[in-house]
Amino acid sequence: MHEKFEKPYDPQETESRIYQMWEESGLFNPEKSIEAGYTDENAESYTIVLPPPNVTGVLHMGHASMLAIEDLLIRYQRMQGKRTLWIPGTDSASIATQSVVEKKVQKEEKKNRHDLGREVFLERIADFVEDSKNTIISQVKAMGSSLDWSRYAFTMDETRTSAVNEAFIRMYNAGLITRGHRSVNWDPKGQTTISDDEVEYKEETTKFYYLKYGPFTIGTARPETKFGDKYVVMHPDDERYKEYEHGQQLEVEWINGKITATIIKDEAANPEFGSGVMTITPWHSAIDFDIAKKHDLEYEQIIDFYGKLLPVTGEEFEGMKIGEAREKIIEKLESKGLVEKIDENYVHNIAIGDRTKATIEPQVMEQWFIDVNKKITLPESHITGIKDGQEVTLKELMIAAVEGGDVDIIPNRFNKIYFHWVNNLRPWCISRQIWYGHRIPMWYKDGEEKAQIESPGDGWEQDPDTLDTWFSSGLWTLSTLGWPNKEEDLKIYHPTSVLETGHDIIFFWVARMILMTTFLTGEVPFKKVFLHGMVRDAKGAKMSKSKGNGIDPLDLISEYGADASRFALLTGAAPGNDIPLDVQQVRGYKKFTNKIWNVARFVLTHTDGVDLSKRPDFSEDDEKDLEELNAMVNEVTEHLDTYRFDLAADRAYHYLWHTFADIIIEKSKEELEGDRRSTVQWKLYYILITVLKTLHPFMPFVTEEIWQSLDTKESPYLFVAKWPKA
RNA sequence: GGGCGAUUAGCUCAGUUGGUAGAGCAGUUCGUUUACACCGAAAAGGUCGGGGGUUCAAGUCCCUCAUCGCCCACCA
Repeated sequence: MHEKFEKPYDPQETESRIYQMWEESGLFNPEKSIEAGYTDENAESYTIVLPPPNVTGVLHMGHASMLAIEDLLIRYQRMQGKRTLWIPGTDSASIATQSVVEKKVQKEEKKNRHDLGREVFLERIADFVEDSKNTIISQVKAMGSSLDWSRYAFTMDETRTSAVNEAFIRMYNAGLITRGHRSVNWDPKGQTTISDDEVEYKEETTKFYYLKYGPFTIGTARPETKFGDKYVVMHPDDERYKEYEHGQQLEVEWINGKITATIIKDEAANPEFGSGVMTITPWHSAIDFDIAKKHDLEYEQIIDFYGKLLPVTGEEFEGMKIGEAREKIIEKLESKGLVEKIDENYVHNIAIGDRTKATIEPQVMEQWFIDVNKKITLPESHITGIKDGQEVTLKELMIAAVEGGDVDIIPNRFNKIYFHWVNNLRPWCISRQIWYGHRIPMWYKDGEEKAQIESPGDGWEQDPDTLDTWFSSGLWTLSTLGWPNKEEDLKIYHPTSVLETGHDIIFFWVARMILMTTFLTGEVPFKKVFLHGMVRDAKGAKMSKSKGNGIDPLDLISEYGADASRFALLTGAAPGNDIPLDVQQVRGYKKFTNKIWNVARFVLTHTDGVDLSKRPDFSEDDEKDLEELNAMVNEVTEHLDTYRFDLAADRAYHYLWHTFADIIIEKSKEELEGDRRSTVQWKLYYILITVLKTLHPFMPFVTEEIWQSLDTKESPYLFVAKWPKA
């Protein structure tokens, strides 16, 4: 008898040992698996790329849920005989990592990044990344993830960097990447631009001022920007102001004395709002900038990149911080009798940088953008509805990929959200003023510019900026497969089968991957997108570090085991729904792992020497038991094929406990004493094997550990065994 | 302001094409200590958020209201 079964199942003792065994087998690598004869060479491929966690981060519940789902899919498909590849990787998380290292250097060496210089600072970051990457990797392994580590990718490694450069240059040559002066989101704390999607909005109550501007009344919550307001805008059809003509000039008393204001008639002014008149600050407002562009108006910068007022505001205000200036300006305007009314409780949204939480200041800057509306020719298309050589825009490609069904988003309701986002997409600002990231492969000399990786020669200077981290992330399905070089891998594994990720990054990532990949290859990056929800605590609140309500997945694993933790996450994982996680549940599933353990113990102690190759004659009752088993396998299979992991898990759970253990095994106790002994032995053993296989993708460790104790088995490892056929 | 989701047993959730409700956990009672006390059995628990409609029949379809949550949107 196997002594280990005399004690309750101990995940602590088992899991790392089993994982090591798996890794040493090398069979997470599909080529090795083919070599060893577990996978058919011509088998259909099944690929998932792991959404790369932050290389310097630690595993959180969101990761745990993602890993549980993806490993479930991968193990299931591997057992189905597919040529299965799951690619691991980590993300450099440029801004986040840079600021962590910057703080560290500041604390330890009392220096900032400029003191060190770009090159030295980047070395510090590289060292830091190297030191900390093993933490996240070992935590990913602790979940039981059957990733092909031989293909480990890091967003900043050589292969990925060359993919980024290649993509940039191709897009530049196609005229999709252009440089221009536009209104961008400036993060004064991070000292960089950020894209529209990286801006969050927070409700804030502030004062709202009604100011006299010549004969008009204008409203503003930001008087500090009003120095530059030389244009007064009203709707062309507004009867109240029909005496004024477009372009008419009038002199008005303003903050620092008289200025000349120009009347602009534009539909952007809403007659229903306030007085129907507004002044504009093109440099510090994207909408105002659009109006200024449309009418070819002048604009100037009022606030600098640190949030202080520039000399143009006059000696009195120069150098003041926004908050202070606001008060002072209002005092001054009040003394001049130009303040009509102050609304104390004005609720509006302020823009916040999602990383730094700093208030975003729109600025006009020269940056690199991806033009999503420019027509380009797609030489070769595998996208439904787009022909080879057709002229399309990136927007059209992104719509076609989903509309034509080449990319299927689960759950379906996210299609609408996706289309809405794509249709309203503005040029994507991709340049960042931070050091850690992929440096833009653009070179300048005497007003000339060249897009290439190496310096074109003496006197050429490379663009100092780096690329938005989502630019490289957008290439992830391609770059992890070695694009543009490894043609063989790309042919076999691309497009990938499923992209499994949180619905919170559908725009950041999912959409960007579709954009990049369709342009660069004429293929979609993945056939299906499975969106999981946010992991929530027992009260339904979003888990986050700042709220302190997070459950550390590592604590869960060490207390209840990875199997139980995975199972709890999977039973709640209905597509798109948030995943509630209650520790009580995890405890319950730990009991379940022990139940499996004891079922195995019972079966193994009573079936010594059973020979599976000779199928005995069954009674009607036996046949019914096997039919029930088949029905369970069928249902689990179907649920897995339709991404209903919650139902699949539930079904398998219930079968093992309440059918196999409670009914079949209980019934067998008498039979094992009588003349039906060998028949029943065969049945028990067969059911055990089938159940182990069925449960393996959900609970890989305990099932594999039991498998290792079987005397008769079709393969040395359960994870490469064949999925049961009903 | 626009859009989307949720509302079912004390708690967390299932309920796929409409046929008068299910699971886990918690709780109650009893039993079992030779697979498993990380056990078994039984009972209990819901006018399926409110209201209206379609239908022989609605948790399931339609309308409406309410509450909660999420996403998008720079009315200055």
